[in-house]
Amino acid sequence: MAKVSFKEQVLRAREDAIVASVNRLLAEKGYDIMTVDEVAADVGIAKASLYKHFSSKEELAGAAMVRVLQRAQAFMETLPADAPAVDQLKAVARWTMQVQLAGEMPSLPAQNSALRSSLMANKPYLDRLMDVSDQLGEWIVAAQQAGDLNPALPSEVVLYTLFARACDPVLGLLKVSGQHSDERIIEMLMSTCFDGLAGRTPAAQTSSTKSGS
Amino acid sequence: MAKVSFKEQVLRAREDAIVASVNRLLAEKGYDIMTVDEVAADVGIAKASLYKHFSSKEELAGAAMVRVLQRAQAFMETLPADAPAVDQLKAVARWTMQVQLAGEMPSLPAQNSALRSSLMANKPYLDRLMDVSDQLGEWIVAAQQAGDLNPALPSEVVLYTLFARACDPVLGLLKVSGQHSDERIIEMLMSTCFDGLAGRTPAAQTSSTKSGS
DNA sequence: GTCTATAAATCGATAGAC
DNA sequence: GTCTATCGATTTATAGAC
Repeated sequence: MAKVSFKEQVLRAREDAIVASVNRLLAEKGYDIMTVDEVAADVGIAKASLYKHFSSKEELAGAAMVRVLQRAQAFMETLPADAPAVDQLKAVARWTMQVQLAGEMPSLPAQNSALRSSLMANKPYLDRLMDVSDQLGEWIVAAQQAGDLNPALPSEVVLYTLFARACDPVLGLLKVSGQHSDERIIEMLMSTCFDGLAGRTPAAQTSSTKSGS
Repeated sequence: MAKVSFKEQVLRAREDAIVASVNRLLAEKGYDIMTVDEVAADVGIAKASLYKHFSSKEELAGAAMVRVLQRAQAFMETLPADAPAVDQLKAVARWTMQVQLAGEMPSLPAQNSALRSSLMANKPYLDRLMDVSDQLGEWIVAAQQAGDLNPALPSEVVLYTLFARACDPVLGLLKVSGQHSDERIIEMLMSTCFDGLAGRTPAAQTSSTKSGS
């Protein structure tokens, strides 16, 4: 059994607080606008102290991404293993939208090459990304074989689309418009995601059940 | 009749060149990473000269957005006025994806508040955005009445979704993967956009028609 | 209007005392 | 490990000569 000293627990807790702040600021402002001074002020420590825990701004972003992937993994483990694959995918999609509406989905720019290469060298991040992608990939293939997802789409395309919906700007636009409840926003975007703008539900089979919530 | 001096024509041409450069750099790197020095170097003039034409970086971005909205308007005017509304919408969606794959779709961060307030004070931009939105809005309502778009979706939701697909990161991800031609990428994303990941085409169940095409 | 040169401000990262 | 203070680099924007 690993012994964990009290000091180490405190250190852990502080780093958790740092990563939680980074996560929130990334969701609120995005990577390029977020400053390290801001993070330090939000946590309530000096910037130099921050750099004792994380050696660069890019590492802070990586830690926040690892955190959200961990949360996704934890959520996926709560799903009943015997449910139809398409329901697992819908549950994950709904969860990512809830996280985003709660202001807790960190968003990184798609084009910052320095940040991207840093992430591509971040093994904890890559490992978890692979795990999540593999699990989703299995569900995608199974759902296609069951006829619940369009089998003409490469699974890669479905995977990328689900990731993209996790940070879809439409969510934020609809939220600030203030005309719909969070629940309605999510149901509408679930509809456009799985049934498209044309929106014919394949009425015969899954008239889709809302699967609780 | 407005007289246009030769000097004015040259000035116009230079400003066009500037905005074209900004447009390309915004598509390639995004607003935050793009620097004014880069723009000046790309155009081939000194930075101070650039500021004689546009008084800030934000104005440069606004001019690029006006340019792409003008291109969209020009494209929409080439569409046959008597075609079904859903076909007009699909044509516009396909066009935006082509522009993005060509590396000519400027992308602004969704969260840079300084930039956003600058755009909200940019009348030429707002005017053109309204014009494009109004035309799309008409088509959306018509397509919903014709039963070609899900009438349960507020037209606002459809409009936002179409705008979001114009800068969907999935396009770029699939392009760099290099596994599909540009045409196939666009057809797949058109499918996920209008028919969803489930992908049942409406043809089977509605008694009607596909309305030509 | 175009240039060179520089001001003014911001931000990531570090030094060094405690 | 935490702090204050500061460096060094980058970037937006402008001065002033031509």
